[in-house]
Amino acid sequence: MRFSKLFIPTLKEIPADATVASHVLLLRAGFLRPLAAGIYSHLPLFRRVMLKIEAIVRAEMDRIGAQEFRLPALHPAEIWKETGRWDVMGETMFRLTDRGGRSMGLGMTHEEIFTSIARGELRSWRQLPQVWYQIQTKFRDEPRPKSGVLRVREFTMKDAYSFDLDQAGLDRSFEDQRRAYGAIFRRCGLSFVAVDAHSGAMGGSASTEFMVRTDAGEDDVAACGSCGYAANVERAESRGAAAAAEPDPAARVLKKFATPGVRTIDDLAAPPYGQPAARQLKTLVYVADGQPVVAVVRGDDELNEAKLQTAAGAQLLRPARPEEISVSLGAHPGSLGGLYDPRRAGAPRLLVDASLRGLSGMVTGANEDGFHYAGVDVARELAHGAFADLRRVRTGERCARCERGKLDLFKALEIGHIFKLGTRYSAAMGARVLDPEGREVPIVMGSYGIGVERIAAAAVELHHDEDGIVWPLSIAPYQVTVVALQQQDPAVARAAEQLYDGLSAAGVEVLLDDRDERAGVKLKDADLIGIPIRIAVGKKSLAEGKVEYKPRGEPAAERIAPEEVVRRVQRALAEVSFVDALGGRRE
RNA sequence: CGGGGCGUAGCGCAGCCUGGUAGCGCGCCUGCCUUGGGCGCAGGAAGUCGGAGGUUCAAAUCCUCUCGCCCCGACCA
Repeated sequence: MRFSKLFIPTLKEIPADATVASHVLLLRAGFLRPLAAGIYSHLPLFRRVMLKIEAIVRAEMDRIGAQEFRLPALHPAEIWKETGRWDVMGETMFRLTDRGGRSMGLGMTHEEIFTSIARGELRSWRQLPQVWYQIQTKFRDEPRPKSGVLRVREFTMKDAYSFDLDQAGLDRSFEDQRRAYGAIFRRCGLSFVAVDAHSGAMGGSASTEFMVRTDAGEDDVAACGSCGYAANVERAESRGAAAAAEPDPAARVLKKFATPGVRTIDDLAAPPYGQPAARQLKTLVYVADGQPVVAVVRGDDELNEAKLQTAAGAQLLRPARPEEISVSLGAHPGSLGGLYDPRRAGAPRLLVDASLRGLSGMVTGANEDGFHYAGVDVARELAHGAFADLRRVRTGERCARCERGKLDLFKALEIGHIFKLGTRYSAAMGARVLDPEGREVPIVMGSYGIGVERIAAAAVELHHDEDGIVWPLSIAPYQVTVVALQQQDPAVARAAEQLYDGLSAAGVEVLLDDRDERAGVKLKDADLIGIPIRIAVGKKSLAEGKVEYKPRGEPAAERIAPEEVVRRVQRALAEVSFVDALGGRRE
């Protein structure tokens, strides 16, 4: 294609409200334009990148026998009510009403829709397994769209669903997807980590997230440098910090004391109280599926809400409102504690962080405003509670899975997530088949998602420099750009045209910069847009019968004969095809 | 949802505090010049100052409301 005829609106200045690299560069280089908060138009260059990524996704899905569908984005409320997710999804789901007054929602994922097809058509174990997928626009009314294309309200997702007769079949389907995901991300030029993840509102048992390490990400990952254990901090486990030293026996005597005005852990740690945070019990009240739950962690630990949700077995979890806290515990935040009579009508369930097991001499609120207890023995006073892992791990803590490893925490961007759903959706929606013994059993399902725009954005986050984007060859909008440095010079223009024709004839995706612009402008744009291979044609090198070959990421150009260009380019492309054929592995 | 910031020409910004003819840079158009890293010179087009209401002789500027965008937070009791 000729640059002079394309719509590539590059920006010299940095857009004011872009903060992360991928956002800045995709706007500046003419790939994206915003329409509203978290809603972007894909310009021609971005469209090409998206199609490249989708092609890789399709190839790898097809390779494991998955079949492509195209399902509606507009869903009747009824089908979401069948699984209860019409309510669970809350405000995150875009909702509307049709002219007949029927409630509808815009699809944020497609478990219900695929399951409805499965229940209508799948009857026998002989039809299983089935693996179905689509690449569709998803809508999510995020509370806070941000970071350009990283967290948006309308985006493209590859979502796949597996339907198996039993758990063993699901295990195989899950493994197929795990391998396919690795191949997809490697082929897209992304280094990633697969981590244990929290299943959240999707439900189900095992789940693995595919994460790209970048500060632009919104998740925190804990990884062990020794054994390879990696988990989203939402569910990462550690051996924790060492338990606080055993206090003297006198401190085991329960004693109530006045703490007027004390509101926080810090207040109590400061004079005149001087109770170190590590000796305090932090008490938090939540509402889990409508029921109050009290969670207790050590004063210097943070509660991990995802872990609490899991421990409480809740679909929906939120912090309790102030008035709910007063009703549950009889006091206001600042004086809350786990010491209450569990037999009292309406007494909330108590969950205690497992790291507190056996500790005594602790300090906690007395559930009476302005009073705390000292000398709290967890085994004695919190006996009515259940222990569970509730605390957020911290960097440097010992790995829970191996002997000498330490956990490293870092920011990461989620680009894919695979779940073992089990029978949650099939049971709720009546998707059953007859097994070989003639019994009717619910289909065992898995669900597997990839964020397509996020792959593109992650590639930019990982591969850019101060001049612009450095696209991986596999997903670049064009593979090669031929830049005519002096378009007015007939010899230069002719040489550039010949290279363009030669490369095009060889099947290379090439962008010819034939604009009547100064060399500086063209070279700046070429760097900004990030085409992997640049062939510069100019008077100087042409005088020696040469043109300049320069991979985008390399510092220097190489002068080669024009006749060499096609061969050089093909050699670079062949390397990528070779790697692609191996599922992204360089072997 | 809580907090903060910002809406002035296509883009980036100044002007607002202290009311009085709407400005700068980039981009765009024309001409000359230049031609290997976002040239130079000259001329030009382009803005209901996000919207509504109010105060005032007079509002981009002050007041009220509203819409939009960005950032931080949304366990830390």
